[in-house]
Amino acid sequence: MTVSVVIVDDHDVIRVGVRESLDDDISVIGEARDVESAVAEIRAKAPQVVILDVHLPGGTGGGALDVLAEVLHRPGAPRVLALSVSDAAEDVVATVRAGARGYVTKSISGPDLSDAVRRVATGDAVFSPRLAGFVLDAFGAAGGEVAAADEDLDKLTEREQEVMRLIARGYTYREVAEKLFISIKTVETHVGKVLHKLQLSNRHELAHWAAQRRIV
Amino acid sequence: MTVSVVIVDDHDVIRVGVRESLDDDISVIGEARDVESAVAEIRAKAPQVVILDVHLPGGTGGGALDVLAEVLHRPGAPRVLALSVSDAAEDVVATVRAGARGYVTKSISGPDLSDAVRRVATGDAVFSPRLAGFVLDAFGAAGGEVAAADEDLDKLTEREQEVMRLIARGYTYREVAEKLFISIKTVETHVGKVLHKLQLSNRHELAHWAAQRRIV
DNA sequence: GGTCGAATCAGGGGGTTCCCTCATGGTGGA
DNA sequence: TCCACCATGAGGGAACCCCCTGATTCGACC
Repeated sequence: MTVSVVIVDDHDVIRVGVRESLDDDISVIGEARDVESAVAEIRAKAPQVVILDVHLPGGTGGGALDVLAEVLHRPGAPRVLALSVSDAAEDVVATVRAGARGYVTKSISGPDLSDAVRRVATGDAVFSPRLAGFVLDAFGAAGGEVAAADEDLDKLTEREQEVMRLIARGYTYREVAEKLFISIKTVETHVGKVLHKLQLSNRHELAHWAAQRRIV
Repeated sequence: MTVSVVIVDDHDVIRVGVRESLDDDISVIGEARDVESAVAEIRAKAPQVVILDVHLPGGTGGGALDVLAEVLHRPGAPRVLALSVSDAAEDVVATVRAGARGYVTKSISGPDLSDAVRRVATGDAVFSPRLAGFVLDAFGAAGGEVAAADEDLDKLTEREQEVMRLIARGYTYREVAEKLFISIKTVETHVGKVLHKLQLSNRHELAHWAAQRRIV
């Protein structure tokens, strides 16, 4: 049985590499290099599997996550295999949360990639060995740090996130206040709430927290 | 005129992508996926150009730099075109310092990559537009931020470096003082000297400075 | 229509950070 | 020997950070 796929990656070189690496029983019926054309291409071609670059630029939610949001929540949705240079826990968990059925890094070999596509097409979940741990941690009983990453961020209101980002970049309260056209006291209030919600004790820990999650 | 190249990248997919993206007048005469086989392959095949992944794992100097060190300093050395997902200034400058004649990111198109290979083969230096600035900064008259990295660190005495590391990690003056068994005032003095010597204005910039140089 | 959360702002207090000057003792080179 | 540099430390001040209480406005929700 031939599996139909659409490849989404902004790098020409990598799209070519993936296309040429796939076995003959996998048919590439479309390609896209940005969020908009990916969504259009996937809807038009209705592939069984989408091979999706996690670090796709553009969109409002980080690229790949936008594509997943647009494409998955409708009947006949394809299975999505995420492809990434990164094996950072945050990326993996965020992508899987968004609905990806597999996550492999670009260090995968051609035959293994073809195998992963076939297995995702039949409904399996496919993860590189060292990534499986992250996923299990994130969805396991204990939850773990990684799983809490997105939920922690969700606890913050939009304004709090905005302030948090600036503080994490090292701006003083005064500078944040000037940037956002609010008073210093308001900035203090927001920062206080952020620190409390994230259970951090000062702005340095906040900067570290944000850096780990690639928020800054 | 046909240009001979060796492709060095630990990712199968990317090697395939590069190979398939290159024009017919560029002949891939060898490939390698780690430092040792890259050095051996380049010496054996003597290509005109080596396409080298900057983030090659293994070796003692960061992978790609080891390959450059081994290969360049002998007669008949090939021209090296660095290929990277990263456009971070540190990576670019370190690679160029080590002798690469070009640096392009993986977002390059197939035709542009072929063109870059041909130009490097003829002796040109090839840099993506936004990378050229880094290189010029680093080698220009003023020296530039990047080039000054190690020299800046050398300006600090051992004690100052010790204090600087702890401050960059977010310890308060009090905590640093307790850790080093000195008074807070001494810590203040050291920090003040560090900030002055590095021409930084506060501990946040110091943390950022240290993080960029992977000191912390 | 009352309640609740989000966003805004104020006052005040205690600790921290950064800068300035100044001082002492040790070490190592000219 | 003397000077330069380093490590140590003190005093004081201005600004900044963090926390506390308390307040108003506005929109959403039941």
